[in-house]
Amino acid sequence: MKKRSSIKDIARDCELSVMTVSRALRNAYGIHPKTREKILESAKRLDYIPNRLATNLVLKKTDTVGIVVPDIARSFFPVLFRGLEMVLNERGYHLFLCCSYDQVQKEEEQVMALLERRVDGIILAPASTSHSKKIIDSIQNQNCPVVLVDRLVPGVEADTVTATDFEGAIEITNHLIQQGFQNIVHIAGSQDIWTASERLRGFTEAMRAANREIQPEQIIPAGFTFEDGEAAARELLKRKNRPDAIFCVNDPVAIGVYKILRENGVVIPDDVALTGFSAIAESELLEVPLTTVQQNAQDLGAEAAKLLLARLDGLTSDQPIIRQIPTQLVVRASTRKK
Amino acid sequence: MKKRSSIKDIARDCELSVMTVSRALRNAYGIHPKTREKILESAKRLDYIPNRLATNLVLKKTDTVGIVVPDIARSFFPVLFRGLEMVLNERGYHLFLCCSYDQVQKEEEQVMALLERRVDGIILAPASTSHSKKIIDSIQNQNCPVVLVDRLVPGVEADTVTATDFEGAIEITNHLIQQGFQNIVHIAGSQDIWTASERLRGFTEAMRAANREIQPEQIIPAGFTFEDGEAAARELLKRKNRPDAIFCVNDPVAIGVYKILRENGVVIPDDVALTGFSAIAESELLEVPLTTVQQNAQDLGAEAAKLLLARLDGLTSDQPIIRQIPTQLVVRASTRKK
DNA sequence: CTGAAAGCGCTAACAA
DNA sequence: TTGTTAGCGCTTTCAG
Repeated sequence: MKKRSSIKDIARDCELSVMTVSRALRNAYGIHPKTREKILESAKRLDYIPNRLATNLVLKKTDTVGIVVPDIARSFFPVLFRGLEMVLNERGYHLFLCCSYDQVQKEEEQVMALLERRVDGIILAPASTSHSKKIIDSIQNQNCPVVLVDRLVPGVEADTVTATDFEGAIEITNHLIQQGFQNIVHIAGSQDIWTASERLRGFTEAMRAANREIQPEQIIPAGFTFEDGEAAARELLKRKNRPDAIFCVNDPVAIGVYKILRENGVVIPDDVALTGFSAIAESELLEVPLTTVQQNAQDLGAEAAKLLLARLDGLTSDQPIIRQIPTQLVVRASTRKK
Repeated sequence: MKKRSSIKDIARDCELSVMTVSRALRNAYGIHPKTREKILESAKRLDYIPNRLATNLVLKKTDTVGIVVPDIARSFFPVLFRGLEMVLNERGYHLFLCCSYDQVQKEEEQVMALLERRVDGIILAPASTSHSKKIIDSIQNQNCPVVLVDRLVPGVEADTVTATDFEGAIEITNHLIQQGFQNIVHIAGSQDIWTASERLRGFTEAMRAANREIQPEQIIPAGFTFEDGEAAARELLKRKNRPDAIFCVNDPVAIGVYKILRENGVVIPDDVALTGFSAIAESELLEVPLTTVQQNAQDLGAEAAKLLLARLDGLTSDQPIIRQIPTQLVVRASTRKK
C-alpha cells in the first residue's frame, strides 16, 4: 500500500526545492518552462494530488460552504440545493450538506462541525424561529458569513432570502373569498417555523381585510407532511359544521387531505374547495389538480448563493440584505366554484 | 474584527503549555481536574472552536465522506442521500455532496476536489457505464475507499449496491405478458447508464422467455425525464400500428407519456396499458395510478453507507462486496386488462 | 501530571 | 529563476 505523494516527493524526484515545485504546480510566475515541465511530468508520474488541508490551513480559506436544511428529502429542498450548488460550484466552492431534521440541537451540532472544518460560509434554513438565533449568533461570532434561506429569524442581522409567503397566503385566501366560499379553514403548520407562521398571518390578514371574522375552529394546527394532512382531514370529517374551503399550509398536507376526503366520498371542489402552497409536481397530476402558490426553489437557492458570494468577495456593506423571491398563485380545478 | 482563537491563545491565557491544553480539550488522561476546568473555562470565554484542518492534517483522517450523484434534484437521489446521511452522520462523518449532471468530465472534477480535500471515502453513483471506470480507478489508486451505488460499472472492483433492476424489469414485463397484452413496447433510457440498460435487458429476457420476438420499433430510445416521456409519446401517436402496452424506463417518463396520451384521448389502460419503474410518489396519485416497480432508495443509501463504514473500519476483506436491494412489483390500475 | 521538540503538507516573505 | 526560513494549528513522541 503505497503512500500518497506530496510536494516533497516531487521535489526529491526532480532535485529541486519544495518551493519551486509549489510554484510550478500553481503555475505562478518565474518558473523556467523546462523546470515546470519536468515538475508536471513528475507530479503525474507520482499520482500527485495536492493536499488542500495543508493549503487551507495556510491560506485560511477552504473554498467550501456549509448548507444546513431541515431535511434534504423534503420536496423543495433538493431543488433549492441545486440552485445553491450551481452558483457556488461555478465559482469553485464545494458544499457540505447537513440536515437538522427540525431539531435545534442537531442543527447546532451540524453548524459546529462546519465551523470546525472552517467553511468559508454557511447557508442555513433555520429549524426554529425562536431557538435558531443563538446558533446564528455563534456563527457570526466566528466572523463566518451566514445567509438564511427560506426562513427568516426575527432579530437576526443576516442576509436572508425568503419567498413571499405572507403575500402568497393573502393572494390564495383572497382567491377563495372571491370565489364565494363562506366557511374557509386553514390547516396551519408549526408556528415556530417562519414559512408556516407567515402563511397563517397572510390568511388572517386577508380575512380581516374582507371583514371575515375567524373562529378558533377555523385554524387547525398540524405539521408539514402528507400524514399530518390525513390526520387533519379525519378530524374535519367528524365536525357537524364542515367548511366549504380548506387552505393548507403546503402541498403535501393538501394531498393528504385530498386523499382522505375522497376516500370518504367528499367531492372536490363541489363539496369543499382545497388549496395547497408551494407547488410540488404531484399537485398538478391529481385527478382534481390542486390550486396552489408556486415558489421557485431554485431561484431561492441561487439568490442565497449570490448573496453569500457577495459577502465572500467583500462587495457588500455591513447592512444585512433581505431579498424576497416572488410567489405566484396557480389556480387549478380544486377551487372551481360550481 | 477579532481573530479566531487557537489552542495557543488558551495556553497563553492559562499560562500552560499548548500540549496540556490540547490534551485537556480532547479530555485525554493525565490532566489535573483543576487544570482541565481552567482550560475549559478559558476555551469557552475565548469562543474557541478547534481547527479541524490542522487536526486532520496531522491525523490523516477527516471524518468526511464525499457523495457524487448525477443530480440531487432528481427524484430518488434525495432519499438515497438521506439514507447515506443518517448512517454516516451517526458515526460522526460529515458529507460533501457533489452533482455530476451526467457529465463524465464534471464527475471527474468533483472527485478530484474530494480527493484534494482528503475525504475518508467516496460514494458514487457513476455517470457512465463506459467512461466512469477511469475515474473510479483514480480514486482507488489513491487508496481511498469507494462504494458505487445505484449503478454498477463492469470491470470495476469496488463495493457496489444496486437495486434489482434486471429482475424488476423481468417481473413487470411478465406482468404485462400475463395480462394478455400483445404488442408491448419499451421506452428505454440511455444505454450508457447501468439501470437503464439493465431494465432493457430484463425486458428483452422476459420477452425471449415467453417466445415473443421483439421488433426494432418495440424499443424506443429516450431519456429519463418527464419531457423525454412526452416526446416519446408524441412519436408513438404518429404510428399506424400502436402498441397495447408501454413499459417505461422510469416513472417520470411514464408520467410524461401518460399526460400526452390522455391529452390525445387515449384511454389508459383500455387503449394502452402503461408502466413506470421506481415508484415515485406522483405515480400513485394519478387518476389512473401507475403500475411500477418499487425500489427503496433509503435502504440503498443506508446499505452503501454501511459498506463504506466497514471499509473504513477495516473490517472487510479485499474482495469487493456486491449487494442488491430487492425491488417489488406494484400493480395498479394502469395495467388492468379489460 | 506537564512540557519541549518535531512534524503533518503546504505557502508567504525574503534572499540569493 | 530558485532556495531558505518560518509558520498555519494541531498531535505524537519523548522528557521532565
